[in-house]
Amino acid sequence: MTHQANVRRQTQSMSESKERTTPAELLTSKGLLDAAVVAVRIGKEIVDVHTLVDADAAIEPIRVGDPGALDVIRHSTAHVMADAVQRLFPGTKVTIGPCTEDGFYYDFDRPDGAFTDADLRKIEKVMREIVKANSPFRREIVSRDEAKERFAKLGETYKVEIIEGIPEGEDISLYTHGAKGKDWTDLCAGPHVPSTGMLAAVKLTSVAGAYWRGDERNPMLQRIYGTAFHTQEALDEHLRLLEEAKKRDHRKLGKELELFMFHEWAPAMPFFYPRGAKVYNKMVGYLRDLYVDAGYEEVITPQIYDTKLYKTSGHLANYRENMYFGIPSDSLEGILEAFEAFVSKQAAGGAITSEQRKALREEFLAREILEARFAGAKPMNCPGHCLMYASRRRSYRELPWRIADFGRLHRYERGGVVHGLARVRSFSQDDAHIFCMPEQVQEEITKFNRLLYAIYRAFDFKDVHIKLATRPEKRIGTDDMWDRAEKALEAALVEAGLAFEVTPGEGAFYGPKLEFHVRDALKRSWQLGTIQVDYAMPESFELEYVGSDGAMHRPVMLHRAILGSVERFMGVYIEHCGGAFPVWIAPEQVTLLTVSEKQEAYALEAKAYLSGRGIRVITDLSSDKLGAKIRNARMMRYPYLGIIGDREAETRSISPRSHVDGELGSMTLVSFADRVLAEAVPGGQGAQQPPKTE
RNA sequence: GCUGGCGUAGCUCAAUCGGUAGAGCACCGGUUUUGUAAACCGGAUGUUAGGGGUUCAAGUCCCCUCGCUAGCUCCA
Repeated sequence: MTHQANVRRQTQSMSESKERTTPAELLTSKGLLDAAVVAVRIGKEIVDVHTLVDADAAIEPIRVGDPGALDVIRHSTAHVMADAVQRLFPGTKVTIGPCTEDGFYYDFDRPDGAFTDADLRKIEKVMREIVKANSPFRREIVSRDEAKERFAKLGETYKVEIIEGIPEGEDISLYTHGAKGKDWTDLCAGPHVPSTGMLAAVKLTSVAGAYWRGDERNPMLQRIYGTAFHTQEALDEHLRLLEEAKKRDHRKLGKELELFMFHEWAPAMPFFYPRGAKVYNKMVGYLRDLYVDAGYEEVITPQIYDTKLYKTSGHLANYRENMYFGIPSDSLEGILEAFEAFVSKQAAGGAITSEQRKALREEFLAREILEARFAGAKPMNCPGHCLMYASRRRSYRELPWRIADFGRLHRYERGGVVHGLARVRSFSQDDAHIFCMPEQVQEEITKFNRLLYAIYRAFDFKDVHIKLATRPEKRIGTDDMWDRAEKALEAALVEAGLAFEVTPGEGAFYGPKLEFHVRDALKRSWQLGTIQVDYAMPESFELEYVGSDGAMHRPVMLHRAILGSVERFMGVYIEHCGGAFPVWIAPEQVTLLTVSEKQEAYALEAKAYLSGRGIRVITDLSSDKLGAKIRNARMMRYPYLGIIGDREAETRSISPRSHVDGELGSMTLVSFADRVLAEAVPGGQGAQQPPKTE
């Protein structure tokens, strides 16, 4: 989402001496101004036709349908919506209203609370009237004081706050549309379309709460989301895509295809049905195969640890809110007794208020229990792996030591953030930790990148976007460590010639990371893989190795995952392929459908043959008619259906129907099996095995 | 966690003003033996998420809890 601030942009840096005019006049003089011009481009900047610019500026008209035009249209639509809202709901204050990747929103402070869907329809109606009036957007530059005074008079306290935040020296521009007396003005950097009549296709989509300035300590505002396009057809197409996304929703497909379920007695913790478990295990199995050549060794580690572990690793200080703590049943009573003793000691016999008691409880939890008697379910594998590393003396000869772990992790996620398989409380990662010498870091990152791209290709994800997340405020380790770690990640990317974006402050508490985001078939972006350079945890666990010089050295630890959470990856992948898994990963590769019960014996024979060739095959021998069997099988999205009637039984053949290509005609069982097996490799038909990484 | 919305049969959804909880699919039994997206007949299916309240009467109105959901915040 591109949250474009609608204020605070300096219009143009230009010399005072030059003659100034508006793009509208410039275009008119060239005969280029027509009804389709929304704004103009000057260099990299987009300005509207009313903004004063240098008279000799090189301007390029942006017409309806050109790239960049939509943002202008949507932002203008947001103004019209805010106008409509204030007409319908007096007393509502405006805040900000930027455009987003596929629409716009505007946040309001409404004394009466949230808007309803019926309100949205009303607002749309008034918006259409404003559009119909086709009144021009007018721009004016005002002084800081005048702007403040005008908005203060209207009671628009948020706008006043925004003006106060605009740096000195920047223009403060206001935009007004509507007829005199019924006009509506907003503080805004623009640009805007010349006239409201250009806002042809508008739809308000949803309402939601949103905090002022995105801070949960601030008041909750009412946000209205909408979208706008230059034609009704484009809007309809957009709404169609949203419908398509709904159809592919992995939560819906998970239920329909019997892949997984949830139950309120284990909220946000998925149950995988046999079909889902097959897909899941195929994914993990594929990674295990690649690990052999990539030099990883799999380990199995405990689920629950003494809190001493998390104290050492820093999780207790930095990750406690996201952890589950269990109490061994033997300790239950003892803990309660200890708490009572603690309270009476602190209160020294006197009565205490419930406030004080609450504070004591917090202190008790933090100081006594967490360190001594609670057991924590692991939220990450890394601390356990450190214990394994430290279990004996290590030599530089065994580095890099790459240990993979598919162990289940538990993280307590706040109620509002869990979402299908994409955000759960119980999951596994394709997690591995690489313990290596500092001079091996860059090469390990490079190898990891190669492995990652090969795996994404196998799953048909082609569009990968890399982010380099740097040190957050809450962190462990020295600045020097962070400098080195951030540099190593960057160097590996530069060396590989991979483009990336830096996201400051987004790193993990123990190290900076690369995040790998992919786009799915519906153009949505998901974070999957990550690699993190960590100098801190080896320090905390005092990890060492004997170098070739005979002295002790500290290893570096790389945390890395390619699919990320296997659960989330499966959710993303389900939506990517629309539930129609390719042959290599489908729970069942072939379903044999008999035309009548007469072919049952041959169908079972064919099944045995295909099964013997290593194909996952099931049958539908029910008394349904063929049409019904096909319909059911299509809905289950099996890659291949094998029709078996009298003709096939007589010639010992099969009539396959591919999910992708439809009917294939009749062929022998042997050539059908050959075809299926040829396709049953990661990456699909004709795909090469991913290149080896070593 | 916060702000909205939602929760009725395994699934998708009805139920007018507060007045007997219903349909299709799936399921079960039977008939049918079928050639590329739904054969026919019959049957069973509910603590209307849970708890409390208002009322002669609650799926429907009110309160609480749980879950789901769109966002916000978070995402190590």
